[in-house]
Amino acid sequence: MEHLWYLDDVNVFKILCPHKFKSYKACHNFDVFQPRDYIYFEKDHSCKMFLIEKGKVKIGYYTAEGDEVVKAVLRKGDVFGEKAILGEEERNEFAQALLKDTVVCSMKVSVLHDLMRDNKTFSLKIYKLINFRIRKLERRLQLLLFKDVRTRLMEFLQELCDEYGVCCEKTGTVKISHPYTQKDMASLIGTSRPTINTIMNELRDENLIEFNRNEILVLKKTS
Amino acid sequence: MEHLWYLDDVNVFKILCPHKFKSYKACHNFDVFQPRDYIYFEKDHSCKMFLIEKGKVKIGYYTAEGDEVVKAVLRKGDVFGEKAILGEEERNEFAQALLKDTVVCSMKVSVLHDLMRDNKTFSLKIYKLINFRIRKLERRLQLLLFKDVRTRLMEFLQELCDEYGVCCEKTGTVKISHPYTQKDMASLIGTSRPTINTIMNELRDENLIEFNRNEILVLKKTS
DNA sequence: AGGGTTTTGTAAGCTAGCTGACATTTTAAG
DNA sequence: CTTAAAATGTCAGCTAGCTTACAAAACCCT
Repeated sequence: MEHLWYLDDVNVFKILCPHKFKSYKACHNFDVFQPRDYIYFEKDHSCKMFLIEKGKVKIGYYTAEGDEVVKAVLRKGDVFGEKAILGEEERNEFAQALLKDTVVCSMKVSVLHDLMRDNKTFSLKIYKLINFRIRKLERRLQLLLFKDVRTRLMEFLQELCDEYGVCCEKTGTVKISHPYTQKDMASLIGTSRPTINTIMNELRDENLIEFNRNEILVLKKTS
Repeated sequence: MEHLWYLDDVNVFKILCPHKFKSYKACHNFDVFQPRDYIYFEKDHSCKMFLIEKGKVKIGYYTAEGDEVVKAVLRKGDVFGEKAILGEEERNEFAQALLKDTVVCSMKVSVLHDLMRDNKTFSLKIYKLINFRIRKLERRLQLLLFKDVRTRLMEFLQELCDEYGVCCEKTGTVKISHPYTQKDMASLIGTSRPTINTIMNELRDENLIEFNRNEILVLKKTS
């Protein structure tokens, strides 16, 4: 499957960086959250977009049965709540801080719309960001439609490599420090928790990966 | 599950209608296609958005194994290729005319960007259209993650009702004239063709629906 | 009008992956 | 340091839905 990650095209933080972009001051207000604080919740009015300065933020929602489903865990430089720009009325997900002193910068949609009108480059960045999200959704959908659990897990690990991976020159392995539990992974790729566990241990037995609670070491390129 | 269809918010055709919107003339060029003609193909450069004036257009892609997968079949008033606006470089799907003399209006991305900058109402409509597509994707994903095939099929029928349904006042039934084969439905909801067939016939036995090749009659509200 | 093609109907057999249950290990909280 | 809670590991049993295969029907096309 084609490579998905054009992060340079999508790094809104870079272009919003105050050193490079003066108008940024207009939306330069930061909020600090503590673990378990909700930054927004389902049904909240969608009036802002957020940028993470520090810490971690979990995006998710609750099923009718009350189970939490994780959509993503984001870090410094990541943007969330961007659907507000697209005229979304209310949130259909929550955003929750995970780490102590998680700092996010919030930007009002009205301000962003003005910025976008005045700055072609900026608006294109925003467009690309949204296109990126759509591609990610379409990709997940295709995996779910056509691939078995093992393949989906391996694709997911590949994504983790691209997002969180640190390549070790010496050994040629990639170390992933990620924030997901096996339960999270299970719901992200659409399977049950025991199945994830079994396959993870299979991959370990096959010397493809090594892992503990917080880290995965990818020993060989899987694709 | 919540109701998804805010078509009024999303009907770009209305706002692009020449009677209401003078600048529309700028992009008022129509093309006529015949069945099996491709309007665009995977890997084509994404430089236009399209609006269907007449006929039907199939959106789909091919798997690595060469099988065709239908993403949607669209009709008069529907928009496609809108990812071009979001800075997509090349198509990851094809668009193919299905009916004789299918007429589509094409609009260059550059023109659309200009229109969007000059006209706040228009740009919001475009944003809402894109938000709508994202919601649809997210919804499909959630169904695929958590619901069994029967539920997914019933949700799909509900969508067809909203999109293609004509309500008969006398009998209280809804008639759906749709363009999908059972094979198409199968790939849309992520199952096999025989399974769709079996469940469709079960629903018929339960007097919930009536159907033939081209039409589905929904006898009772299923949700 | 007839022969080929596509779509629909149906069934047997199999298996990937779910469910539920429990044990073990790790982390968090007082 | 202790205890509770969360995350991981493992397994037996089951079943939804897939695969394959074939037959019937409906729809071309010339």
